[in-house]
This record gives sequence, structure tokens and C-alpha cells, in this order.
Amino acid sequence: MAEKTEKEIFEEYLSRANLRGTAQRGFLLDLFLKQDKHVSAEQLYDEAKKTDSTIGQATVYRILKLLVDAGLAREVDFGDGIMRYERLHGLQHHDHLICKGCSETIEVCDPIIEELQKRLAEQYGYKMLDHELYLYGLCPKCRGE
Amino acid sequence: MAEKTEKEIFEEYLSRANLRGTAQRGFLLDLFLKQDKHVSAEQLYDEAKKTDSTIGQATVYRILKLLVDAGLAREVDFGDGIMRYERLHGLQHHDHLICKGCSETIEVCDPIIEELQKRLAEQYGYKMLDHELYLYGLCPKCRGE
DNA sequence: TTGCTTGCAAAGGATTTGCAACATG
DNA sequence: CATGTTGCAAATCCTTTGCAAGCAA
Repeated sequence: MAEKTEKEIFEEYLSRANLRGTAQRGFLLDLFLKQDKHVSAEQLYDEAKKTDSTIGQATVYRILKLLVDAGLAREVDFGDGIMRYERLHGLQHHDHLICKGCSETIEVCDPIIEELQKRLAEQYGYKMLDHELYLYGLCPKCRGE
Repeated sequence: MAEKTEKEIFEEYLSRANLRGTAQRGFLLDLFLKQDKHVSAEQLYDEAKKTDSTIGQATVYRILKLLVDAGLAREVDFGDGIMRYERLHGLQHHDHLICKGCSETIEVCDPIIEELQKRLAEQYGYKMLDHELYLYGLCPKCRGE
């Protein structure tokens, strides 16, 4: 059996939550999936306006929240006051390595670190549900300058 | 030779940066050091008003920034839109384990994880300067409920 | 005296919300 | 058709900034 598509997941989520399918929801899901990097609500809004100039930003904010609830997106917070969203479904978990010089961001992953985090939480009796790891540094380019 | 006190560090920082010592700066430093948990600007402001009802919140925001610059405080961001500040000087680095049920926060530390993070960054040619790790889970109490 | 600091209030920027018109199931 | 949804604008929240008066060096 093939894996569910994002569209199927989203529709299933909507109907289970007694929410409705609308043109905006379908359109913004597609547009969101086309982004290959994390996007802010404003970036997605600007992108969306190119196709549908009547869309409202509140709609973009609201639908991004739905995507998070549906398990299709996750919020990433680089601490600059802007919430960004990235695809979650079908991609492996990763953390972020951020250059303090040029803001270039790389997705990284280390299964050993993940495992150690889980154990660390358990040492305190916690059941770990989630984590966020941000590594800040200087990329090769900015190191040299 | 005894280690420098926070007050000394702050005064040194101020004079090196051509800034002035003021009653508010001394008072807020003392008050900040008395907190045993991270505080938000607003919490510190409320606390400060008990002693000095004329202090302004802008002053609190400004002085917290100074403490960060002086290396005496660090910002922690739990993702709820409120920036919190905690003591940095003289205390070992730590990360945060946050209960999603009751918001109880524990400071944790694992030197092995820290080392692996540094190596992970180096694999990508980055020089790691800093990191943030937040572990979200359920504390023993909330696990049971 | 010079110019950094303060407190106040207003401005700022990201996100949320109230509401009337609209569209879905 | 009952209710969820949208777009707009206004409102919110935390934080920053402009400014005139106040103070440190």
C-alpha cells in the first residue's frame, strides 16, 4: 500500500476535526509543499498573492496553524521574532545549524545526540516528547573573513 | 586571587564601553541576581516596582540587554513569545527540560551531548559558537495523570 | 558642561481576533 | 441552511524608540 499523500492527510485531518475543505486550504498546502526551505507566514503570503491576489494574511496564518495540527508542518524559531514553518511529513527529523555571520542555515541530524537527549530526560523522570536544537556558529565562508 | 563579583564585572564592562553607573543599573543588577529562576522583563519590572515605584519598563528592558552584553545574563526563549533572562556568570552551562503539562522547567546538562554538537558543526565546516537545546516532555507528575 | 540615562508615551512588528459577507457539506 | 471560513481592519502582545528632563563624569 502506497504511503498517504500530504493532501490525503490534510483532508483526513480536516474531516476528522469537522473542518471544511476550501480552495484556499488546498492552494496553500500545495504552495507550502513547493517551498524547499522553511518559510515565514509573510513569505508564504507574498508567494500566495502572486497567484491569488485576494488572499488575506490572516488566512495564511490560520492555515499554517492547521498544517502544524495536521502533522504536516513544524514551527522553527530562530529567535529573531519571526516564526518559520517547514515540511514535516515524510522527511526525517533534523536540527538546524545557523551561521551567525550570513544566516545561512543547514539541516543536520545526529541519531546519537537524539538518543542521548532521550536518556537525559529519562534521568529526571521525564518522558521526552519533542526537542529543539539550534547550533549557532560561523560557516566556512564567514570563518575566513 | 578571588573571582570577580558580578558587580565588579558590570562596572568594568560599563566603563570600558563608556557607559555610566547609575542607581537603576546597580539596583536592577542586584535584583536580577536575587532571582533563582529565569525572569522575563515584565517579571523583573514588577519586582522592581515594589522597591522603586518610579522605575520605567523601558529601563528594565535596556538594562537586561546590558547584562547580556556584559556576559552576566543570557536570553532563553521557550517559544511562547516572551524572552526570559537567566544568570550566566559563575554558573555552568545548562539546557532546559520543560514539561508540556505543567511548564515546570529543570536545568540539565550533558557534557557528551555538548561535545557531539561541536563535532557535528565541525563536520559541516562550521565553528560552533553557541547552541540552544530545549527538551520538551512530561514530568513524572504529569505522566501519571 | 557634555552627553549618557531615564521615564513616559508613542511607535513598531509579528500575530490574532471580531465581524459581516461568503461558501461548504 | 446551519456553520465553518474568509478578508479586512482593528486589536493585541512584547519590545523598541523618540524625546525632554535629569544626572554622572
